[in-house]
Amino acid sequence: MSDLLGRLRERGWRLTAQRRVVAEVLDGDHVHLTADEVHARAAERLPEISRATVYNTLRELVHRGEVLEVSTDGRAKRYDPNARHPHHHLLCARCGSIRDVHPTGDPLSDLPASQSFGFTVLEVEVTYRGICPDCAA
Amino acid sequence: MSDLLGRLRERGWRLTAQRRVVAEVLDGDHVHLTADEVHARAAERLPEISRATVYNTLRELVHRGEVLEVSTDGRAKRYDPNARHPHHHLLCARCGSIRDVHPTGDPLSDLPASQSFGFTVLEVEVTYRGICPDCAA
DNA sequence: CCTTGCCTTAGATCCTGTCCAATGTAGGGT
DNA sequence: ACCCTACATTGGACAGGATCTAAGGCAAGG
Repeated sequence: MSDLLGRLRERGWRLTAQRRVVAEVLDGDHVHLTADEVHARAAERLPEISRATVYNTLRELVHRGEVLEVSTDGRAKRYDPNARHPHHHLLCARCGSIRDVHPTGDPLSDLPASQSFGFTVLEVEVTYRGICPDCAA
Repeated sequence: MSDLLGRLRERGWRLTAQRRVVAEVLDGDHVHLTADEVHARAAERLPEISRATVYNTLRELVHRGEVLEVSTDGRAKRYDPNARHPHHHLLCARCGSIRDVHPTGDPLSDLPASQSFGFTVLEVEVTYRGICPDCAA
């Protein structure tokens, strides 16, 4: 994620104050924030920034493969700045918090061709679900 | 899923016309319907049935382990009547349709203890994403 | 420094899903 | 066979997340 801005500018991304702030927020603590959390942190530095812009920017970043969107069972989606290194997620079923994990094995090769049903398979996502230490207490 | 009603009655589930219809819809084609699709099909047989009841009933069935709830990236959740046999899902990134798949390998054992971060890990879900034949055409 | 086309904005709107208070009813008890 | 009562159902309001819209703003190439 570092030098995200440089990479984007090279690809003709128009650089605005709002986009810079959103990128900086994501580049900060590598936690998995919801869109509204990103908005809140961005608004600390740029109070006028609108929710719509944050949503737009996040959508852009996801499309460009710079950020990963993680759905958490009907809760707000979370955004993972660590899109450049493949990994999976461990999700707390109670509070929705997320950790990155790196399981062994390759689930993509675990899907026999006979099971593809004509789909063009693009990716696998492995989600471990459990209770985090905070919620267990 | 067959004889769902029998199993539920044994466990003291009050049997109403509405619940019977919802169970019948799920027991019909083994596709993965959204709550509103279940409601639409149920309403063909029992026109007065309300959305709230369908949601309530689905929630109950999920709690009792008779039906699996599958989140599809921010779209409406889908309900999988095939909860009794463990399996994973292949999801069309375009239209949201789902197929059941049975990959080889055991992803639960692929998570080293060092990666648990103190979580009590309860389950794994593997989601293959791709484009279904219909959407590819 | 001007122009143009992309960005941003606030607020309306949409979609899913839940909540509520009022009404209905399954099924055990008699 | 009938009555009770606890549990279900209803529809409409509501809430959260996300998208859309039309108007105005501004980056950056010329």
